[in-house]
Amino acid sequence: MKKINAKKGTLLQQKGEISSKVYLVESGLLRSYTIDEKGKEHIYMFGPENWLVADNCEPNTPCQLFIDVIEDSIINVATKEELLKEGPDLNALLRRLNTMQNRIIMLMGSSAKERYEHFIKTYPNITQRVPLKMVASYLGITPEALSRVRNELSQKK
Amino acid sequence: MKKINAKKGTLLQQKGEISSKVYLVESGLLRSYTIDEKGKEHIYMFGPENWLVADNCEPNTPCQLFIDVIEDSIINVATKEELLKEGPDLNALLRRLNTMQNRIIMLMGSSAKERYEHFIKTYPNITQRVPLKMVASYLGITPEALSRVRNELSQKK
DNA sequence: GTCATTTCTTGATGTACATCAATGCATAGG
DNA sequence: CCTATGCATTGATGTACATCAAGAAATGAC
Repeated sequence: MKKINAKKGTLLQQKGEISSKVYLVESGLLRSYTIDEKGKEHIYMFGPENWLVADNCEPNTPCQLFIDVIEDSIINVATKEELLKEGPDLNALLRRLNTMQNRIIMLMGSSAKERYEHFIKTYPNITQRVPLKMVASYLGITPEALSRVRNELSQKK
Repeated sequence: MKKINAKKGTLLQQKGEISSKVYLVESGLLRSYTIDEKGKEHIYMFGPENWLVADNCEPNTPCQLFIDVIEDSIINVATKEELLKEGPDLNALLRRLNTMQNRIIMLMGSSAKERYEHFIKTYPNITQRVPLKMVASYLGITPEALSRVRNELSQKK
């Protein structure tokens, strides 16, 4: 477990690399994302304070995710092997499964507006810290669509 | 850990219940799913032989998923507490995270056709065992859309 | 075997969101 | 200070998929 200081813009991990690194964020903000065949970015996860960011790829297979630094951050870097040895935090694992389950249910059943409303409720502070286009990418819609959704919502009040 | 025999059609768990049960499928086929406010079903997961089916809800909070039996099945039922005590299978947990990661990436980036192609590659035998509308529900599209996709694909050959 | 129910398919129409393009605003760098 | 670059907004148009409706085929109940 090594503590590092990473500047905004640093790329920590590339799609296609073989890596079993995990990043435990002490302060700052990371993001993990893919780029599909059409060149479009899809943000898989934001990693704010106390969040653990990693690619859940199989051991010794190429990663699917890029991980980079959105705000200057202090990060603890470890490997999965290390974490497994010292007995991983089961509750954290279960919480993570829960988060992902929610995300899947959300992606399958909800409109752009519903997704955005859910997002600002769940991650109110992140909305302020990243450009709107990243929120859109996380929600699986375009920045234009998100802009219009926000318009609609603010009119309503 | 209790072994039970469940008939096709049995509802094992309801949305809204408090339950920490997990179902380890020995033979047969389960499914977990939600029903959204518009009354639409969304299949979250199929549970064939050797698969573990459970709602990843927080302890003591209401479940989000229904779980029912698609084929007559033999199932081992346990609670999460039991499993945690006897030391859970970490590799299985990680594999599960990987599966869910793939699912999310898939839902965010792919067209109906791409999802279906990925599905038949990943779960070739399940395609034969469940009605098409359930596959559609798993993929997050309508049965009509899936029917048309299949048409297209078979024409191509 | 007959009837009822569910499943699948096909067509017509609707709609949410994507794409493309233009403009206005910031912010950062020299 | 001025210019370049990235970000957000707005409008016009396109498209993938949903919805609605009807008929055919398969499955199950008795």
